[in-house]
Amino acid sequence: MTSPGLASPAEQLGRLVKETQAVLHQRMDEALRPLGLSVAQYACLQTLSASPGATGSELARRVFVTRQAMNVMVQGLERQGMLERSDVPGPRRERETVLTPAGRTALDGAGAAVRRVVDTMTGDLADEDVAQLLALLGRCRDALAAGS
Amino acid sequence: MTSPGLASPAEQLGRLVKETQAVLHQRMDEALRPLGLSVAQYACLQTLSASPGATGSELARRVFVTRQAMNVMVQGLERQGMLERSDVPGPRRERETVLTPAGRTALDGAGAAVRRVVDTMTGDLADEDVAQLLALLGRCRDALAAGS
DNA sequence: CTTGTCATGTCAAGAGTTTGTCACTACCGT
DNA sequence: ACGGTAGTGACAAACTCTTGACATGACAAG
Repeated sequence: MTSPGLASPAEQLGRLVKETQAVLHQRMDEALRPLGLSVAQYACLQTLSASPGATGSELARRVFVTRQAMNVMVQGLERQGMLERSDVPGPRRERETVLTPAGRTALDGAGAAVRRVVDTMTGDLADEDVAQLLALLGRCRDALAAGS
Repeated sequence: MTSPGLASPAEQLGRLVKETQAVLHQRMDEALRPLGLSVAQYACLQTLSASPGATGSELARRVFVTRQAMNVMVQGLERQGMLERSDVPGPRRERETVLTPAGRTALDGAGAAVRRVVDTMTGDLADEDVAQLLALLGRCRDALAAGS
């Protein structure tokens, strides 16, 4: 330790990112559980809505889980009628996945619940503050992701 | 969906927080794995360094895991000689936990590796930008945590 | 004193995820 | 053409964490 008694701003930021994500995940879980959805399932449906026809591996990358975990999650959502996978695999053995109307309905309801959570998160901030927060944190994420 | 075609800034921020934390966790894991430490173990040692004598439940709350999970983690770190727990429980059956010199050494090495990661995260930002990011994100965390 | 509540530590069972592996198919360089 | 590489889906085993439950001891209210 160079021990300035306190951690460096960068270290504080690392811890703060983790804390914020943890509390956000917890609040989202509380909001989504009554709807019968886990946070991971919501992330899957949300990503699928933004990128219709995505493959399982593509979904896995965007949700930050392994493709194996995404596979079982997709199977579960398929059993619940939330999404459908093309029965005939594509060129690379991939199966295009799309939301069903039921999945769209569930996502809409979940999206409203999630919006209430993220709005409380940014409730104390002005619009310009949120914009700057997005810009700054985005640069941090990009800097970390740049190191391949 | 009110469907502006794009998600609201608050929703973008939620996703960005998750993405940043995920990439940061991944980079920290890559940096810590060669040292024989997991990210959770590092967080445990780091928290214990900041709060010597903390109990298992207290550590669990700060690291955002259940006290059961923290218990097995502490047992593992105790087996590795990283920390010690008072043999005689306190008033509420709690066992005070402290770092051993070996744990302090391991934490110092891990801290250096983590510092390299968080420095790349904030590398593109000016000091004042980091300070503002800390302030804004801190307000978001507090707003979420306020809802008990 | 007794009762209820709370907090801690621990054990057991369950769910979810990762790691490791295999099979299949397209792409690319030789 | 051919063999290597890479990407995808799927399966099994191992690991980690959570959920649930129990016993212990302290504290406040009755």
